[in-house]
Amino acid sequence: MSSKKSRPSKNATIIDVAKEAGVSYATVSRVVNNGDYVRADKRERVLKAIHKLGYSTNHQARSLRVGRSNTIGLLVRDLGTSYIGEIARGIDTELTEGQYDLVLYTTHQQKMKEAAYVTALTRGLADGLLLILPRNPEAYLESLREKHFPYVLIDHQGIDNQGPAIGATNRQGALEATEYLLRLGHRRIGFITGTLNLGCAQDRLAGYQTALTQNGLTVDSDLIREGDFHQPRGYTATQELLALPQPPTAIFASNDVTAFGVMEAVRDRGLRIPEDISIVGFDDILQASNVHPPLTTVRQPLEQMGRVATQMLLRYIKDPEQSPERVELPTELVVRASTQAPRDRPSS
Amino acid sequence: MSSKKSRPSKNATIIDVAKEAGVSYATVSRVVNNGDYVRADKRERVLKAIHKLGYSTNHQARSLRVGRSNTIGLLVRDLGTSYIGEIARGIDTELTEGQYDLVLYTTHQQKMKEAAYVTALTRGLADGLLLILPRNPEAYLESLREKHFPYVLIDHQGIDNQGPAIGATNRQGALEATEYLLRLGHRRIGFITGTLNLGCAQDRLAGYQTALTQNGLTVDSDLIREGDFHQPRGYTATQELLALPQPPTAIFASNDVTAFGVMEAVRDRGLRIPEDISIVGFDDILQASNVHPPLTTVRQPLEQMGRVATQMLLRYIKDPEQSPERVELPTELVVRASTQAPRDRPSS
DNA sequence: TTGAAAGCGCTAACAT
DNA sequence: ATGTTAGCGCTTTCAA
Repeated sequence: MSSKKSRPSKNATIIDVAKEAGVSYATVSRVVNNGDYVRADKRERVLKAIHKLGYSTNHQARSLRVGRSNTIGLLVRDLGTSYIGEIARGIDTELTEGQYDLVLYTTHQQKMKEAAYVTALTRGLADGLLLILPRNPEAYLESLREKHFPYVLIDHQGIDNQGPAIGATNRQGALEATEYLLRLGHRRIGFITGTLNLGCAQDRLAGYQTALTQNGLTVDSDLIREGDFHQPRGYTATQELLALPQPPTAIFASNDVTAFGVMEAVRDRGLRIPEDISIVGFDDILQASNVHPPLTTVRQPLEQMGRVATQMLLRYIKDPEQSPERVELPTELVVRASTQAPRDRPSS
Repeated sequence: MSSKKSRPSKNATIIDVAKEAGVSYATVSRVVNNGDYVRADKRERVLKAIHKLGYSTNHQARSLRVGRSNTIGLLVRDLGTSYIGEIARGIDTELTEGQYDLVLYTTHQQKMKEAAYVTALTRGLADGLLLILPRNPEAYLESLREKHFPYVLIDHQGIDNQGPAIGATNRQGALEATEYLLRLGHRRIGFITGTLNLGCAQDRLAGYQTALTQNGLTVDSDLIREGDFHQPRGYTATQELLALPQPPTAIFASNDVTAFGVMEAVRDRGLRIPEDISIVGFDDILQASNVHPPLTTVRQPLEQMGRVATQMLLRYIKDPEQSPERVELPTELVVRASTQAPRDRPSS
């Protein structure tokens, strides 16, 4: 069974295959690639040799030679929640048929690395770039544009007003969710923002504020807390809100993960959801329907965003001069069990 | 501002830099790399030229030349839960200091692609490979070993008994959790397995069974349902269990995600957790403490597994002949609020 | 239909 | 301290 001990096996190259098959190595290349203009019997021999030697293409060499890598790069912060996962699934689906491989780079703690990755990727490692909520895009976006390197920003409105981008109707989504709470009878609605240097976070805040003012309410800045899209801050921000002289009867968090922190804090305070306080999230990640009570939230079509972004990117790769599109996919309010009318319902 | 329209900018190469700086391109290479043996003024000129031209190394070419890529590959199924995220964080942390970049490949739907990725990665794309719960490792594990290509399997006992691997004490963990339920007074404990061709799933099942028999109970196969580590199956398996003539008073799921499905089904049946039925999971992913009630579970040290796997891998890369280690990190029972003594407590 | 050969961008051994 | 050069594995003209 395992008697093939022979060589410590340097990887077989196209040359080894050529020797084994008794042809020139250009012929091997032809077989490996399009297979044009190779006589059947030679092809046969080559294929046999390939199999015997366990040959497979060295992608580096090929990329170096042809100037393309057939790879698209996906740059993300981290993999903490299913948020990325759902977008990635969309990308992957869209790429399944095609010739492109997906490679994912995480930045995690290392902010500096992001720019380095991007440069590396543009220099042969990838043919196109998908960026989800990058950390410091200023560092390289300009250069991507200058180089006409194909890229698409995902869920990233506001940072870059020129490049191709896909997002969702954050403002509208937040507005609708807030109006829904208002219709239920809530008048004091707490709001926890996302990372405010992100356009999507700003838009959600704007939607919240607009809904209030359009309904004749004043925006009470005490009810607005700056968050960071992470659960712990959802927790502490909620503690702050609940400690107010006039605490809110509903809390709207700028993403689901933050909302989970809100739920935790509300419970730890001995309050019930939604009887004592209503909670709304944003994103509709998988867990949103699995927490208890299931979370009312604004659905972002994450998977679809991934798909559309990929389609756009593939177009740009084909034609880098194509002018940049900016797409906004519609959000949708998903009402679940974390919201209801407030107890002490004021005159509705 | 954007007047630099000049060239449609082919990427500058080391040669362009050399010309610009008026030195040979070997000198540029020296500057870019270790910087040895270059006179200060020349280095200065080179650096200036590099900056001016926006030069940066072409990794492909370098890798091709030196035979290393300074990249380690991480192969995963998908990014659905934070399970991968936590492991990845550990890997990333461990890699932060070092010279290695992390590249992640997802298999998602495409089982066939997995083997292809692995071959590609071993042929220059990566210097080492981390595999988390691969789909069909049989297809390539043998060849990895033959080639002495450095790799480490993560959370993957039983599939490969020869290669380096890191996992957790699945059997022991499941045993302890089951005994905990027994101590609470549960006698009919349902068990939902993981994907049974995975060693870790088998081990957890074995732990459950051992706990029962060691405590003088017989294993009732009606109470054991085959699962797949996914939430929907947790839901349906629970429906089956609850429909039994003598339904269980506790359900032990082989991972947290499955347990979430269990919770859902239990609730939809109108039962309360833990008053009517106790639930235990496995993994302790982030969400486990965020669902309601917080899930009692067996903690796997995921992040640490990532870290240790990386340390091992780096050692193998340094010395590929080093004999394979197989590490088992300890699990730990985390008691939260999803478990309590059964109502109709039998003679304890 | 096939082979010979150039060259992608880079590093490193060798020469100076 | 610096330059010259071979060659990593491959694709793709160009000739035959």
